[in-house]
Amino acid sequence: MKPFHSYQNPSLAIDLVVFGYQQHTLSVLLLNRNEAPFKDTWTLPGAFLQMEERFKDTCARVLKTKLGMDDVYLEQLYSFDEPDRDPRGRVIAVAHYALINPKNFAITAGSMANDVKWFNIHEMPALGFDHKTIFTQALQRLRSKILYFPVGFELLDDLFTMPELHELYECILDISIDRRNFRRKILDSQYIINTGKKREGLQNRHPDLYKFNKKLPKNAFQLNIN
Amino acid sequence: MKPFHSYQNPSLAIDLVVFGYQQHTLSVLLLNRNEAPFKDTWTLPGAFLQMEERFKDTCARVLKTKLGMDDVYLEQLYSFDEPDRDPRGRVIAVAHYALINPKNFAITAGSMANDVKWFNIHEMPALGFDHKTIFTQALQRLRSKILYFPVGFELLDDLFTMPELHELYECILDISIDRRNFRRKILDSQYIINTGKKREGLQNRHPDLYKFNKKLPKNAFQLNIN
DNA sequence: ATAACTTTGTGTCAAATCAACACAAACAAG
DNA sequence: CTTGTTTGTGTTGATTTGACACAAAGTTAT
Repeated sequence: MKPFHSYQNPSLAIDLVVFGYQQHTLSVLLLNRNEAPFKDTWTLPGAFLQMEERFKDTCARVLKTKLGMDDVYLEQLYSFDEPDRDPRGRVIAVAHYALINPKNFAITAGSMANDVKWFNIHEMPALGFDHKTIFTQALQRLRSKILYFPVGFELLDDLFTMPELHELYECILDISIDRRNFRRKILDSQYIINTGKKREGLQNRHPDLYKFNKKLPKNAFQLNIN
Repeated sequence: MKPFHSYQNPSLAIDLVVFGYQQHTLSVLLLNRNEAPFKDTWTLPGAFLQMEERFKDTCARVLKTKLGMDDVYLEQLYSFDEPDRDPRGRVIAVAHYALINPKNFAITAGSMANDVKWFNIHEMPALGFDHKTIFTQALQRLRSKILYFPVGFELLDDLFTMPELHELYECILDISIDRRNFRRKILDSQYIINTGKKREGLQNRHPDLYKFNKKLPKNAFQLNIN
């Protein structure tokens, strides 16, 4: 397919904010550019949209070829249109954010070139283009979405414990939440199911293992923050 | 500015879901196309993005030239990328929605060609392209946004009464809300200010006139629906 | 006038929810 | 088997909510 009319179109790119959670830290994946513009500067991964691609295809292509990731939670964030956001010319960016589970995190963390790196969201370097804005907006979106939709599970293993989920929420929202009230809210929402199993390990009391409830109950979930 | 790389880009358009409120009805503005594709079919207003334009510029251009409207509340909705959403070729649409106040509503309702028409959201005709999807998503967004952000005021005059605001909410959300509990919620939120004036008219008791509080209080506003 | 009716503003109260906390059970280490 | 830590469960007072009653301010009819 070709564009059917004659005047010039802006270029179309997608940019990706890839979130991962490990070591009690929420992190974002950045690339260090090896060419101008913004050579030797950290930026969000991205690519130009190919003519036959849908946004998710482009995202998947970036995640697969540049980062070696498969099967990732993806959501469209916002489209950015500042005329000078790219010094090379007019580029519209349709930003998405991705949530990856620890399995993918481990893969990338191991086999990673030194121009690809996870950054703690509290220790971000300066970013090229308008990627700081995009990152900030993605974080905001994640924070507000997690309050009413069970999107956090995408960042955990299939089986997880209540303390793990609790800490994930505290980490993403950057606040402390009462452990017991949190538990009650989550359980009432029926978003998770107790598998009966326990996590064995080096800890003290072995916590129950839960899994995400795939048939979403309509029990509204609203986590209130003070 | 020109696109700096060589491969073909999809065309970029914006589509607009223009909401208006009058006669106790939430309506959307539609255009009847006079050329193929979708000739003689109702569609959302829209235009192709010009090289120097930002999204809001294109929106303003459509609102001004096609509809004669100025100074409208605008928000980006979502970007639509189905490869065959336009039979002429690949077109990415960055959809926005607009909320217009009764002043603009009156202007357009008067001087309107017969290929431009307001439709009650409950009596929508079949729409061309993927505009049904876009409209549905815009309505959803408006409905969820109004629950926690004072966006409804954009659809009313500068001065409005509590019953008017109440009915607007009932109309947008398509539910009935207890008049007195609604009042309490709104007043607690401090989103509106009592001007001391009263609405004179044909009614019974003259209701107080309120205005929108421009310096938004951080008093969280959360209207709960049952 | 004044009585009857409509609409708007204000207040009440039981039920549900929430925030803060106590306590017991399960496990490890000494 | 005692001490310390973590996890699961329950309690309680305060706040918020949902469902109302009632009074005040108008209009219309008699």
